[in-house]
Amino acid sequence: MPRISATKEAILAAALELGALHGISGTTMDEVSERAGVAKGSVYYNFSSKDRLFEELLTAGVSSLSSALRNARLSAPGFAGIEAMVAAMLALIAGNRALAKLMAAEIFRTDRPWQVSMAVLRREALSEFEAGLAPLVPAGTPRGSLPLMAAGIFGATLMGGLEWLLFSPDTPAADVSAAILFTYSGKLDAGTPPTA
Amino acid sequence: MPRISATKEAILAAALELGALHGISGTTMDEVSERAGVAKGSVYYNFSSKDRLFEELLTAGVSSLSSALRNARLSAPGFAGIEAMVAAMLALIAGNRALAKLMAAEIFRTDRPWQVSMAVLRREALSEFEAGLAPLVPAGTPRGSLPLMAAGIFGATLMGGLEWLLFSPDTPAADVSAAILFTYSGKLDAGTPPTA
DNA sequence: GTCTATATACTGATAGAC
DNA sequence: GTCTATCAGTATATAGAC
Repeated sequence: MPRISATKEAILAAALELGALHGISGTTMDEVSERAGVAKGSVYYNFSSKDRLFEELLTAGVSSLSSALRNARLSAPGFAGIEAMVAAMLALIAGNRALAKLMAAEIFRTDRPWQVSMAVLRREALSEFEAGLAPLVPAGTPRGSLPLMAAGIFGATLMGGLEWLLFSPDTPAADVSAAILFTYSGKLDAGTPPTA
Repeated sequence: MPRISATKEAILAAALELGALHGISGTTMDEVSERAGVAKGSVYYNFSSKDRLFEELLTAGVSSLSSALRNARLSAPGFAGIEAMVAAMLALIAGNRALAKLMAAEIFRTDRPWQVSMAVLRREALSEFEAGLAPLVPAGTPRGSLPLMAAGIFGATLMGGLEWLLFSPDTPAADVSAAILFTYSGKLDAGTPPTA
């Protein structure tokens, strides 16, 4: 027996798809109810407001991202852990591209009703990258650099993953992962071009 | 004498600030007119619709990003060109954080009235990174990898830049640039941790 | 070219039958 | 727990004076 009702699940699924398509503000509760196949009254019976509905969606998404990143990080030591995190995040994006698009559009909003909970979860996800990076940077690295590097790798994976799904969905997942990770190999900065 | 009127400029500035704050759908034309200090009728005299107003804003933004990236790329050969592009993009983000936030939220929307023009400009910006990367990757690199790497570096710079401005604005720009670029040095993947 | 005033449609949310 | 019907507020956009 599911922890949440079938109705609630249908509403969440509809809100997710529409939110990814039109943005949250651009999605109406009428559309959500229609797509979910229920009456609008039922939507408001299950979720007290539009804000609550999308907050539940977003926090659940970032939360599952965090735990996936954590599992990946703990699955391998050193840089292999970073590789695993990138691969895991790409898999998550591929497995739920609507959620990925929604999160990409919402992650930098600073005046939403759910701003605080999102910021906490965002930092939680980035912290996983920071934890993976911490043992890999030299001792003299400035204090504030780690969050920026973490954000960079997170952003690269997110943007690369969305580029993948939207513009070259036929590329194998492993190739995408390899392309992103290649940039971290140091081979781009080999002084003169490698053909020379 | 400015190419566009002072009124038009005030409207664009107001729309930019409010759009970055509440999102485009969340921004009303009443708010725009109030913040611009003009009547709503004047807004519609200068811009035929809300969509047109924000389209003008976004296309101008991505366009200036493209040319900044291009100039940076041509300013230095090899990997130094990539470094210059990252620095230039960070400077642009710092110089117009509202536009950066707006673009971050809109860049992956696929069903907007301005979808086509945005997609064209987006690809134009990414092409600059691709052009910079092309001489740096090995001969055997798969065809589709370059756009993914370009998207990765673009995403890293965007996400790192936004992280910077929102959560550690006191960090010097050079440090931010250095942090992002360090991840591409290959020093993260030095086998065992550098302290071993 | 800018204003005020208004038309028209839509939105989030609620009330109450079943 | 789900429905229909509806309210009250607000949005884009327009008309027409100045």
